[in-house]
Amino acid sequence: MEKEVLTLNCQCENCQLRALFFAHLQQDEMLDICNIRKEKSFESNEDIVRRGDKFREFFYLKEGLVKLHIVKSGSEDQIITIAKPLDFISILSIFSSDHYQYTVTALLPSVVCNVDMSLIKSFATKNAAFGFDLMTRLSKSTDIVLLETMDLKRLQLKGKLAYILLKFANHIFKSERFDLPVTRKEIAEYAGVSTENIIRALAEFRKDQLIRISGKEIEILNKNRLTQISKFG
Amino acid sequence: MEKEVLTLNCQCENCQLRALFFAHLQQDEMLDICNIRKEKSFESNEDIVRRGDKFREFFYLKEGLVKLHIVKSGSEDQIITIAKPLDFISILSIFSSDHYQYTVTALLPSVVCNVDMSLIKSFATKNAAFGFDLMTRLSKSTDIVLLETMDLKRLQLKGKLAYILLKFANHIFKSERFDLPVTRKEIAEYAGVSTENIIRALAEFRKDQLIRISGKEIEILNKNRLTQISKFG
DNA sequence: GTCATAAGTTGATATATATCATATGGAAAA
DNA sequence: TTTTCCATATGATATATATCAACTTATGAC
Repeated sequence: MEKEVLTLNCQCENCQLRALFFAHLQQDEMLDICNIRKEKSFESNEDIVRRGDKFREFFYLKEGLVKLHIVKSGSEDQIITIAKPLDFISILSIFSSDHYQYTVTALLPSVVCNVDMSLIKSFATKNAAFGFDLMTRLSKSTDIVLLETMDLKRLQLKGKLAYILLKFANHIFKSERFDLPVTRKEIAEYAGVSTENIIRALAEFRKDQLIRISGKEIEILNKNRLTQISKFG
Repeated sequence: MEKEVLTLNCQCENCQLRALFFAHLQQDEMLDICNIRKEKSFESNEDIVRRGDKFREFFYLKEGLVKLHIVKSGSEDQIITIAKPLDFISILSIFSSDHYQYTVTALLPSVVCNVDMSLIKSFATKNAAFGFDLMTRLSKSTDIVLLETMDLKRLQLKGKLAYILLKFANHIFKSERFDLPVTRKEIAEYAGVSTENIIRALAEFRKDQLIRISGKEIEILNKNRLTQISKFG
């Protein structure tokens, strides 16, 4: 009977959370998680968590794409990073506070897997190997975010834009051709520049045959040159 | 006899590492650490670790002040953050890689306490409470660094400068009057602007009676106004 | 001490980027 | 359908900031 529950609730063959995280848990602990886990779907533009919300559940992005951003009244949104499953941004700052420091919003239809926070915390405080693995992943993802942020800070406008376009092509979609999951305004909020200038730079990239654009559709035509701009531009 | 070793090697009444971290360790584990720990002193401007160095030792800043920065040939230095003891930046990224991602350099004469990395890792993988505490601290300090970085990114030049001056006054020295531990160039590398403009903005702050400067000595004269600039400027 | 090098300073100018204005197309709401 | 709103787009202009040049003042090496 319990076996059946496991089969029913944890039939998530694509779930990296299962494959990677839960390597350290016992059969019965896995079962606990499988029994209480909940899946929740979000449409594009829906907030998954908001800054200031109290942590109640540990959540893991199973499918989709999200932006991690800072929303402040009186000033423009700032996008910290864009993340897909396996990037583990979902656990960023989970152990630093009782409340979310950032807002996480779906950019594409997304599926999130929730587990009661106290259960995860109790595993982490009892099972050192699990905790260590979690810490390593947490550390890696924050490191990547921080390095990316410093890169973007250093570059000029065109460099920032090239960097972001290449992130979509190389990291997120793994394709030279993709539909932008963000508006021009969001690219601007990510780069930390004005929307108009992002639009102008996109037009210039097109003029210079670096990319092809039609609406949301982007194709990278000259990746070498774009890479160069993303490093030194 | 062993008691004596403990007394000799761990008589560090000001060591937060001892008071906070090692709350979770057994007497004999503490003793292990006390026996192998080494203290090392660094002068201002000396590198404590360099990007690319292999992790061999866990280190904790016991005394002094350091900058965490990215050194790249061909482009200017970027200062990620400035940290003092208790800020725990020393453990940033320790679990994300075998190699340091950043360079850490002393800004003031500093004392660092070293413990063999494998010992800490073995504690973290065996003692869950220790690991959890470590993870919480790690998470808190990276959160603070990331929020600070996003703040600095959002602000204009004078806002950035005000933010940095207030960090020295409020967080690092806890005094309205202090000696700058950095050059104008380093302030510029921290803010991500040119040295000349930092100098000009400092001169303007002086003209507007917000600060008093003579060489490295700074006094905050109008903290309210400066705080306002650091938020909206 | 004096020499050399780096830090600090200031002004003039160039450049990158923001802002403002205005227009168009499309998507959602009435 | 019409209306409204927002994303996209482009030009003109304003502003922030970088860069270049020249100079002074500290600081450490010999």
